[in-house]
Amino acid sequence: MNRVTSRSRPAVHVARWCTAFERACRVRGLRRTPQRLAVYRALAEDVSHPTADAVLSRVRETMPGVPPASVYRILDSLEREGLIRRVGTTDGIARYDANLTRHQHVVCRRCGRMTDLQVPALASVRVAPRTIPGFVVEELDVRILGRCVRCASGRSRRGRGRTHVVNE
Amino acid sequence: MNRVTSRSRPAVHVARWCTAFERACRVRGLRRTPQRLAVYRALAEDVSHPTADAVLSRVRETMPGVPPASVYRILDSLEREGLIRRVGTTDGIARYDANLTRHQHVVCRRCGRMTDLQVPALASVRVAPRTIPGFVVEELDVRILGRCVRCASGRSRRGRGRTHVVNE
DNA sequence: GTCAGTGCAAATAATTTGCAGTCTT
DNA sequence: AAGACTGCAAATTATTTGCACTGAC
Repeated sequence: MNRVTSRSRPAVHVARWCTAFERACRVRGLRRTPQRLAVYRALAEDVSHPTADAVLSRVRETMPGVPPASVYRILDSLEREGLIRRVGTTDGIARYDANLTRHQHVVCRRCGRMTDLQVPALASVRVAPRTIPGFVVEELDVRILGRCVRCASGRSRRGRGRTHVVNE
Repeated sequence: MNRVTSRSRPAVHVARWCTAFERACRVRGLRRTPQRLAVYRALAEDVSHPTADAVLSRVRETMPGVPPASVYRILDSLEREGLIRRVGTTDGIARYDANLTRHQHVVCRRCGRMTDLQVPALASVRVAPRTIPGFVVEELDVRILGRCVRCASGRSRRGRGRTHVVNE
C-alpha cells in the first residue's frame, strides 16, 4: 500500500499555473467562478491525465456536490480556449492535461496509464505550416504505445507481442 | 452533392488485405465467420477511420440487421489480435484503422475529419526499446492537429489561433 | 443589471454484458 | 462434439441538454 507514484504536480508549479490561469481567464473574458478555478486546480495538480470523471472526484474533495455537468462544461470551455488540452486516447474516454508545454505521452495499452515524457528525437520535429496543403497545423500529439513493466509480465491470450500483419 | 472525397480504398488493396486477414485469422485461431469478414472488409474499404457506429452502418449495407454488440465485439477482438488498430482521438469516441503500415494522421479539430499522411521527418523517428526504463515500446501514434480548409475559414469565438498559455 | 455560468434532472450517446442458441473447426 | 461466436435485450458508462436560478463583472 502507500503507492509510490507521485500523482501530484509540485505545489509550486500548481500555484504558478493557477495564477497564470486566472490571468488568462480575464484576458479571454471567462468568468472567474469558484467552480472553474477548482476544476483547473484539480487538473493542474493531477499529472495522471485524468478523465472528466476523475477530475470530478478530485473537485468534489473540496467542493462536494458539484454535478458532473458542471465539470464537463468547464473542461469543455477551458479546452476551447486553449487553457487545457484533451489528450489522445484510444479507449474512447476523454482525458485532460493542464500541461501545455511540448511533451509526449507514454501510454500502457493494458492498464491505460499515461505519463509525460520528452523524447529528444521528437523535440525538434516540426510540421511546417505549408507541409500539408489545405490544412493549418496547430499542434502535434505524439503517443508512445506499449506496455509498462507491471503489465508487460502479465500474460494475455495467444502469443501477443509485435505480432502485426503488415499489409500494403 | 456527390461529394468528391474518395472515402474508399482501392478495391485491389482491399482484396489483398482481406486475403491476408483470413490467413491471419487462421493463424491466430480466430474463427472465420461472415460477420467478422464483413466487419474487416467494411473497415478496410473505408479510409476515413470510422467509428464503431460507422462501421456498423457500412456492414449493414451488406448484412442488414447486424446488432451493434457484434460489431463492437469483433472490432475489439481484431484490435486485441493486432489485425486492426484503434486510432487516437480526443473526442472520446473510438475510431478504427485497418491500415497497419507506419503513417500519421492529420486531424481537424473542428470537424474531426482524419486523413492519412506520411511526414518524412517522422518516418525515421524510432523510440529505441530501452529509451524508457520500465516500458516496452510497441508503436508510435502521431497525430497532427489543426484545422482543414473548410473549417479554417469558419470563425469560432474570441480570437482563436495558436493562443496557448505556455506555462512552466 | 446583464448574461455567462451553475445546479439539477432528464435525455442521448457510446459501449458492455448476460444468456441462449448457432455455426466454425 | 466443443466452445467460439452471434443475436437480442437490457445494463452501464460517458456525455450532453433544457431550464430556471444565481453570482461575476
